[in-house]
Formats: sequence, C-alpha cells, structure tokens
Amino acid sequence: MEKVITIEDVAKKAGVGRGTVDRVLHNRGRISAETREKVLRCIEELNYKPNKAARMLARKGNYRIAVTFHNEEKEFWDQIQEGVDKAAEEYKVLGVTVDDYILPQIDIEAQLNIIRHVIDSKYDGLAIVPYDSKRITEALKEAMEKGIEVVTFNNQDRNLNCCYIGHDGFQSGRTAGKMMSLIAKNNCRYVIVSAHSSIMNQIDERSEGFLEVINQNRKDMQFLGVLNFPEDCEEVYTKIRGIFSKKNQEIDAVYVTTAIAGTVAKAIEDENLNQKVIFIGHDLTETNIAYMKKGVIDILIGQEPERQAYAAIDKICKKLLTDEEIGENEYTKISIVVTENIDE
Amino acid sequence: MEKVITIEDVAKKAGVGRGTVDRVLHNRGRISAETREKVLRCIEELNYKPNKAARMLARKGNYRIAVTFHNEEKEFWDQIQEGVDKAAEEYKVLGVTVDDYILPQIDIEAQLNIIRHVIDSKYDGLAIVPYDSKRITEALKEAMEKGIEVVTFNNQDRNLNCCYIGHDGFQSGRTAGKMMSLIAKNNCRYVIVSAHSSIMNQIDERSEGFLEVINQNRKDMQFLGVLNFPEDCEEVYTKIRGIFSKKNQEIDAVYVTTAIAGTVAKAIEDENLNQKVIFIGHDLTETNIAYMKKGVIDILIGQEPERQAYAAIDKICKKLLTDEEIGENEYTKISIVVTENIDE
DNA sequence: CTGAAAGCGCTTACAG
DNA sequence: CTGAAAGCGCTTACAG
Repeated sequence: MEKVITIEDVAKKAGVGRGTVDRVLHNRGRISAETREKVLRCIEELNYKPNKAARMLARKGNYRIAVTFHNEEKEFWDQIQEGVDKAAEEYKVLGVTVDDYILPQIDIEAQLNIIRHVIDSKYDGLAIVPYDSKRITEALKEAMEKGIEVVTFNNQDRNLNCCYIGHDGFQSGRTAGKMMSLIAKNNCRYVIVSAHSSIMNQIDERSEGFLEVINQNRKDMQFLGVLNFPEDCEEVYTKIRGIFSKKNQEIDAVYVTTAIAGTVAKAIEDENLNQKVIFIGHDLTETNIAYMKKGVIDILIGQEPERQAYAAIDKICKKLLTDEEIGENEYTKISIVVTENIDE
Repeated sequence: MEKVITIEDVAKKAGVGRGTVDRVLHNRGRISAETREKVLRCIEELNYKPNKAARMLARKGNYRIAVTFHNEEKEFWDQIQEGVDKAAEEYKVLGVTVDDYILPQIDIEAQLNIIRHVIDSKYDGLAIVPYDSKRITEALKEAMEKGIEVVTFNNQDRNLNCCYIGHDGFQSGRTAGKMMSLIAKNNCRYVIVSAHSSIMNQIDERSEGFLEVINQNRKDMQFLGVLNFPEDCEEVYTKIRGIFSKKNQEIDAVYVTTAIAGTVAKAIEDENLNQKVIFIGHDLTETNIAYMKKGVIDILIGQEPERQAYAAIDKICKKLLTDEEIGENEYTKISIVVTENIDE
C-alpha cells in the first residue's frame, strides 16, 4: 500500500502539534506567521490530503439545516423530495438534522416567513427554491450575512450572489427547440403553452430558448402564438381542448413549458389527435411518462430534480462538516427522453 | 440534534461488548445462536444504522485492486480513465491502491495473462472490460472463486454470474432507432455502419435494437444493409467515401454503431453531404462532438463512460471496506445528445 | 464464543 | 499562540 500522509506526518515534519496543523488548515484561531509558513510548506512538500471520512467523524454533530419548496405540482416535487430525503438520511448519521418546510403552493409571503424563521432559529444552513421577488432576495442576503449557508436550487435568483443548482431554463428550451426543428414537417404550425409572468423565471426562459432555435433553423415553421395558462384546472382543460378542436386543422405541434403537460395531453388525446400533433414537454413525471408511452407526448426534457435537491443539501453539509467550499453554480443535465431511454 | 444510535447503544442494550455486535453485523467469527438473536433484535428495535465514515476509517488499509481495459479508441477510453482516476484518488486515502492494466487494443490472450497475474498476485479486487471468450469467462470464474471481488463494466459477459456496470447495448440501439424514426423523411433509405463478429457484443446488440424500432415504427423506410468495418483506417475512409459518393442518390441516413463515427463523418463531410444525410452515432468524444457542432452528425447517443468505470471500482471498494454487497447490475443512463444539451 | 483495549485520522475544548 | 489529550463510531487483534 502506498503510504498515505496524515496530519501526524505533517505535524512531525513541521515540529508542531497536530492541533496547530489543523488550525492553519482551517484558518482557525491565531497562529504566528512563521509557524503558519512552515506548516504550509510541509503540507505542500508532503502533498498532504486530509482524510474526509475522519474529518466528518470528528466534526460530527449538531448542525441543523432547513430546506424549503412548494409541492403543488406534486409528481414533480415528489422527485425533489426524494433527493432531500436521500441527503437527509445520509447526513443524519453525521449529526445533521434536515427540516423540511413545504408550502402547498408558490407563496412569496409564506416563503418570507420561512426565511425569517430560519434566521431567528439560527439554522446553520438553508436550501431553497427562491421565488422571484425583491423581498426574498433581501431576506436571503440577510440570512447569508448572518452566517447561514444558503444554496438555491431549481429556480435561480439572478440578483443574489449565491450558489445555484438546477437546470438552465434557457438551454433546456433550446434543446426542446432543436428536437422540434428536427422532427417537424415542412411549414409546421406550432403553439407554445406557457405561463407568462410566472414567479419562476425558468419558465419564461424556456420559451425564449425554444423560439430562438426554431427561428434559426426552421424559417418555414409557423408560430401561432403562446397560450398562457398560469393554473391547472378543469377550465384550462376545456379551453385547451377547444383550441385544439376548433383549430385542429391548424396546429401541428405544441411545446408545453410548464407542469400542465398532462392536461394538454389529455385534451389532445380526447380529441383523437395523438398521431397528428407533435408534442414536446418537460419533466419525467409519472403522468407525462404515461402519456409518452401512449404516444401522445413525443419527447420529454428532463432536468434531474432529485439531483438538484440532493446536491443543494450535500453542498451545505460538506461546507459545514469539512469546510469544503460550496463553490460554483451547478447546472444539472438536460436530458432528452423518449420511451426507449426512460430510466428504469 | 436527533440522537443517533451507535454500536455502543446496541451493545449496551444487548448486554454484550461492541466487538460482539460487530461480529453479528458481519457474520465474522462464531457467535452463539442466542447472543446472535438478541443482538439482531436490539439492532432492529433501535433501528441502528452503522456509520460508514467510521467504518471506512477503522477498516482502512492495505487493499489492492486491479482495473483493466484497452484504449485503442483513445478519446472514448480516456473518459473511462477519468472515472478510474477519480475513484482511485478518492479511495487512496482509505488505503486502497488501484493498479491500471491498459492494453493497446482488444487482445484476448493479453487479457487472460492479466487475469492470471491478478490471481497470482492475490489482488483483492478486479474491475474489467471482459472480451467475449470462453476462456476469459473461465478465468474470471476462477478469480471469483479465489475470493477476488470482480466487477465487469462497459461490456457484459452474459455467461458470467458477475455484476455488470454499463449501458444496455440493445436499449441504446433502440433509442437511436427511435430518434431516427422520428426524424427521417418518408421512404428514407438508410444504412448501418457496424463491425460484425466483434469481440464486444454491445456492438451487435445496438444494430438489433435499432432495426427493431425502425421496423416497428417506419415500414416506409428502406434498409440498404449493414456495412461492416471492424477497423478504423485510411482504407476504411476511402471505402466509405466511395459508397456515399457513388450512391449519394441513395443514402439518406446512416447509423454508426461503433467508434468509427468520426471517419464516416469525415467521408460525408468531404462529399459535401452534411445537410443531406441524417447521421446518428454513439459516444460523446471530442471528435464526434466537433462533427455534431459542424452539422455533420445530428444526434449522439451517450452511455456515461466515466460513471461506468467509477461505479465499478466504487462497488469493489465499498465491498472491501464496508461489506456492502456489490449487488445488481447497474445500467448507465442512455443519453440523447444534440448540440443544445451537450454537457458543458 | 466473547469482552476490553487500541487504533483509524481528524477536531475540539482545555490548559498553559 | 500552541501542545497534549480525549473523543467521533467502528474494527481488529489479543486475551481469556
């Protein structure tokens, strides 16, 4: 076995105690400049790499982190929840407690209260799906200033200087656009179903990206417009069905940017337009996958939801437990999924 | 902080020493049936979960594992190498040494020698890309019988009862087929470029899967046949260029199952057929990506090579270090990639 | 068959 | 400012 360098080796070589090496490693406590220098040099020369398992063991204990999101589109957020649970389970044995704060729907006021609570209760970390609001941005800034480790996921707050983990909405719209431009027949007439002025900016970015690629690659395609449906309900279903019915001669393809793909799919199926309308949507929810298997939805764009939540919590825990920097934004993979490559 | 149950708690509750609990946990040493029962019950009741970090720390040391593959298609195997290196780095601090045995090309005889060497040198584990040969199967069986932890990756030996990590060749061919069937124009005439009687069975499986989906979805498409090119060289380039040139009226689409996509792409580009031939290939190598960006290749099917190698080594180390079962085969994700969703 | 003790590498009060 | 010691949870010889 190759000899592995430990903190002990460094301490011995530098002629100091292990505690001292630890201190320079983490800039903890005060150390004389020369001791610091010497230790640093030894670390360098020995190419010392701290053992994370040991670190976590020793540091064990007593951290509390909060995670918050809403779960209105249940199937999707359940996947987020899985990521949360997995991380919570994993770090529990290392002494960190993860508390979930889950809202029934997007609610800026409620989210503000949660952030406030997180600050007041002196949580050590916060993983959050931030809604687009100046007040939220401000509240999160305050939390960060008070030393709470904050990581955002799934929706990016571009006004906040904070690590984000999730997909790039614009790029995923572009990917959908590319697929559409590859598949669509000549002079294909298409609509986008979206939700304007959403409090989740990812949604708008998807439309932009989609249109950009179509306009670039397929000048022949005809854009019939955006249908905005911020909510998902009976009424929406009826409206959509009406639109496709009346104009079924006109619509050859549809791109749904939001979580109402299931409703649109149902409308299309009920109008017997399965094979006639090209359908691209987002997220690998059970409903969406079922419609894909039935041939209503052709392609789904995935964004690795479990990974988003898992990574957000993981980063916070690593920072807390091992001082590892939280680091850069991490964009999750944008997957293109057809029935043949569904995962499992 | 929620109280975390440790081995100590279990021991106390069962009225035994920690060592004893450890023994029943790992079926190490002999324990009286009743003690065993009692301890098991306490573990159950307390819902005790061992702390892996602690386990790895204590078990640290002195494991050697070997990994072997070839790297003729360098760009691809470099990605495999990355996975190997990442795992090696990670486990080094835990006292496991990873030795690479890399062949310049597929070579059954050479691989046999490596397996032999692994057995003779009493390695603790072996991660291998097994070539299709009865003798290899036998040699691996012997290694396993001698207690070496073996995991295969990238190419599956279906005659060996051993964990495999990699993509499902058949399913990835099906995925390629689906994309082709979505994109291809009416009466599209297509060829498959492959390498029959390969020593890597994944290749043949891809063709099968591809054809199955096309035949099912697109009766209109016309199959012009399989072009077999086991090697990648100047001569192959010339031949391919000839085929596309002479028959450029005839070939509308091509599916390349092997690592010679770059050569095919070059031929097509040199014949100025970029926009005329639909091109689907495998693996996100630099060359392939470059041809995709130039518009020669339309779609690439990925198979997570880094993950394959990483997971293979990771499983072996976990087994060695924490007794965690190596478990089931793990099929890596089949990704569909266009320029818009290339990772990074 | 089983318990007590030492050790894995790191961190954290506690003295000085 | 810095060292010695105890402890994190688990495993491993060593006695018995």
